[in-house]
Amino acid sequence: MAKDKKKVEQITDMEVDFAQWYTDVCKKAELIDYSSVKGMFIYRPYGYAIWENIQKELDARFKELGHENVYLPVLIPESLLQKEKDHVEGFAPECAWVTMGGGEQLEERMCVRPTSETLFCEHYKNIIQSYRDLPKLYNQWCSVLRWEKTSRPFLRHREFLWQEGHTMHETADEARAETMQMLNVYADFLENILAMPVIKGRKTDKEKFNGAEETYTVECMMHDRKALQAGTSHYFGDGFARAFDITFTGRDNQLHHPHQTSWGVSTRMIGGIIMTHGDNNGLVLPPRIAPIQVIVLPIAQHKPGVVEAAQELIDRLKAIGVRVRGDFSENSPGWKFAEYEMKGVPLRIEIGPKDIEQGQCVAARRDSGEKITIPLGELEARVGELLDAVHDGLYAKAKANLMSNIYEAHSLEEAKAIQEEKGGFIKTMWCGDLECELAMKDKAGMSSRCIPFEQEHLGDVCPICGKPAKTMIYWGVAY
RNA sequence: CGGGGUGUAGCGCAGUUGGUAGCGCGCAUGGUUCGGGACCAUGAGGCCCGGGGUUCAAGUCCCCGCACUCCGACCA
Repeated sequence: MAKDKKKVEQITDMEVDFAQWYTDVCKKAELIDYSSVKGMFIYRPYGYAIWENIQKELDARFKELGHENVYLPVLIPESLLQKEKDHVEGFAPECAWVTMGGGEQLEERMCVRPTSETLFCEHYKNIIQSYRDLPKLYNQWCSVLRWEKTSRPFLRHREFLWQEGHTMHETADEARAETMQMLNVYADFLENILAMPVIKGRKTDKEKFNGAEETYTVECMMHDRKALQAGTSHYFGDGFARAFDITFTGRDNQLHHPHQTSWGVSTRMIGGIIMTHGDNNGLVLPPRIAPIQVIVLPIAQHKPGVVEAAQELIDRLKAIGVRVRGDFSENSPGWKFAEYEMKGVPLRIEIGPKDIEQGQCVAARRDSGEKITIPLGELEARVGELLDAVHDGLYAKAKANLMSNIYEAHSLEEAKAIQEEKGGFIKTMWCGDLECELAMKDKAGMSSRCIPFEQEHLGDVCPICGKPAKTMIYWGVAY
């Protein structure tokens, strides 16, 4: 049966086993391989290329806003990590320690960085003296290490790649503005480049970053209706600055503590892309970060003129900056169709003897499967349009998945029932107490995702304890 | 850290009452093919996860490890 033949057999259907589907896609699309160390993965060229494109896009946005890249050490002395109490409490359980060097025991053990706030603070203490030295807008691209108990490709590594922005500001207002600005950069990037719609909001005290005053988040919804935090932005106030004794002389000739932010996204985003856009034929990549945007496949390539015609398409698309590749291997066309679908290439262009006769080629969209005949003269314009159309199509589909899986509940029991039946985000009112948050986790298996910026009034009382409600909050099962 | 599952060729797996290993895919070479994972022929490829037992004999039975994986717990 044609429908069955179309399936990529190596990939488990997501309806059958979502976790297995996810792992299959990671492996069969050649994004990643397992290494001999648990939780540490090999990024294969195709997977790493996605990260490089993410980096390129984000890095340009960061720099446009005045941020500069730096690189700090991978090791943190224990005494330095200890300086901020909440911070060390949060990270100590998942630190890996270096205790030996050159065959000798170190006098002080050192932590492989799980995040770099402490190192940035140590450095900022040295270089900030005056308000004229502010703001400091630094960013670092690096890997960090957290000794997670369980791991999954992209979603939870012991070592993962990320960027961490760390900024210092003269005033609290300026730091708060930076926190929000960077959250918006992430939201804009996710929606316009990765075609992933987001819910923006604030984390509860329980869920916020260790040592932060406020943590903001962009939350996405995956195909299995679980939540993925795709990026965070923190406002630190002057807590770290006080702990690390960072001061500057202000315009009033008095000593002040600067106000700080940090913000980050990681390779976890790639997991988000897979689980937002992927389907049972494999990966589906948003065109704006796809390492290969267009794959050109010759049909009956031994026939005269086919290879040349295909090569001409490649050259013309390359000339307008499209990331295009051809596959002239001896594999059958059917094999190639399946292969590039599995790898999520947004647009396929076929050209064979029949097309050449008629002065056309055939494009196939990865998101919808739709086939479009393109007159050769209109190639450049039509490919550009189609790539945008794939982006829009992916975004619309993801947005529909998000919006149709947000439910309203007015009691813990109702929230639990909805979670069990449907999943997704469940919005309720909330009194703001930790006890109610813990009860939701304990009884309904959900954590708070965020207090969304776009608030609605669903009632006057907290559905968990019955006390007056302060805010509307989203709950969900998260990765 | 608790519970389940799996470790045999690069990948996916089979291997009966114990008798020294096989299939499919992939790979290599040659040929025929080419609009949805083509076909024929020939060939290469093995520390059966590791360590102990039992036995004339262990991929297979018994202990003890280790790794991966899924579900929890934990966790930006």
